[in-house]
Amino acid sequence: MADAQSIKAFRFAVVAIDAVCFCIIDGQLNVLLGKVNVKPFYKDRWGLIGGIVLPEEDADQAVERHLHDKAGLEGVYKEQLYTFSTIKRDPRNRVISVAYLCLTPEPLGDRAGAVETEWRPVRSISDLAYDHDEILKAAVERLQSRIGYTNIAQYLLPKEFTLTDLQKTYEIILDRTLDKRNFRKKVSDAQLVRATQKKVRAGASRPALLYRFVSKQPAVIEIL
Amino acid sequence: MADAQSIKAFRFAVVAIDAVCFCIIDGQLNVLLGKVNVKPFYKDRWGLIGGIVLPEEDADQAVERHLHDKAGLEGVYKEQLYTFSTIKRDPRNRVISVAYLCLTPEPLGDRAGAVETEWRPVRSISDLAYDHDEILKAAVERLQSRIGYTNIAQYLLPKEFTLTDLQKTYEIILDRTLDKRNFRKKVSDAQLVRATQKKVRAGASRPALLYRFVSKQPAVIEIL
DNA sequence: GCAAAAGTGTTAAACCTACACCCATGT
DNA sequence: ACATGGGTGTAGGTTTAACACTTTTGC
Repeated sequence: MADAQSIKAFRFAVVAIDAVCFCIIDGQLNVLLGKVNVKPFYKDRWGLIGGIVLPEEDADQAVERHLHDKAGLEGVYKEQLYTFSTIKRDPRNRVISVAYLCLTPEPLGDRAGAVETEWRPVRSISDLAYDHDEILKAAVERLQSRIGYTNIAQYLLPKEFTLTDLQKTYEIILDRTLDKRNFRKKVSDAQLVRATQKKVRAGASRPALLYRFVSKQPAVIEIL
Repeated sequence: MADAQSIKAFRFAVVAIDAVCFCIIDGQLNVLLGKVNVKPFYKDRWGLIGGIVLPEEDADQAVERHLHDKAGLEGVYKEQLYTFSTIKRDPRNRVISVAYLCLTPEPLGDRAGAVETEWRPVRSISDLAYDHDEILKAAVERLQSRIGYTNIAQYLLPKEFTLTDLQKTYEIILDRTLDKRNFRKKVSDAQLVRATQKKVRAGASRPALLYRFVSKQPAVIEIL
């Protein structure tokens, strides 16, 4: 480590965060985007929600603040994804960005924030600003991987949900269909969820039992 | 993102890297440590090898440079582990550190560098400087996890090795014994390695075939 | 009574685990 | 000939994947 006197020379970079915030809307995996207007470089492009880390906060707190201020989102699940540090990733300044994978059950607050935001289906997205296509790809892969051995699907669902809802969540994220009986067996064996007493009627069909996740904390459990 | 004029106020942090560099020595998982002397805070403590990221390099390159300059190590395998950003993790300055998991087959160069370094068995280590105990713990867990579904064990072994060498590597990292026949079956099914024509004699016993990894690139393959 | 989604078991194949002996060499 | 580590197969249990019908409700 360098001397205190010379340390200023090493403060050449801005540290930022970028949040890849997912939500399932109308049976599709959506991601929250914000308008990017950076004069000579990006005109009216879309990009991830992100921003600078401040002296009085760590990266996790910066994610919460930016999601709140820019998109009106609060209390989302978040986990660190990867840190992107290539030199020219921001054409104006050296910006090192800690990317986060975020999940929310409801696309709330997308107009309460300070930035023009929009939820967009992941599979329709390309040409994001900066290196955000790459960050998004990494986030999708991470989500697909982690849903198989953790209980993070809960952060995409309401507190109570049917097993069909849960299965659809898995199918949307993994982009393939799953067998209903095998899925229920695995979920049951893993003790991922427990049934409530409540049932929900949806149109002209047999009511479904509502379930809740057993653990509210992120946990590692073999599921699929 | 902020205006170019105000950007300097956001350059309050130093971005650094910390390398958790593993090597198997005498049947034990060892990690490379360096002496830390930071006047009022750390007297003669051990810590991970690390240092500042410079304007003309990204984090990966910074890892290579610091391992080379401080410990004389070159060409090690590295993968990003996690970014540590808590405010007081360095008592002197705000330092945000991108931690890396590094692997090397040989404990070379530990005296060619600019810092006093030492390879130390992981299970004997505690009380490292900064938050390096936490970083080391995360690295061990990541290594244990990744060795089960990738081919990264190759970066801890010489180019040619016996299946017994390979199995010992797994056992040391996982800290448990494995069944010889089952291990060989899995390694063979996964097409992780291929036999050479060479055999190696080691004392008074049957010579063992030498193997090489099939792919030199990091790859995801189910193994254990 | 019919349309719509919920819920439930079985079977065959694949996989995993535990386990013991013969082989090739050096001394 | 014996000590040393190298190399190999099988059987039982477990897990996975594929598969179809009955139940409960609204209309």
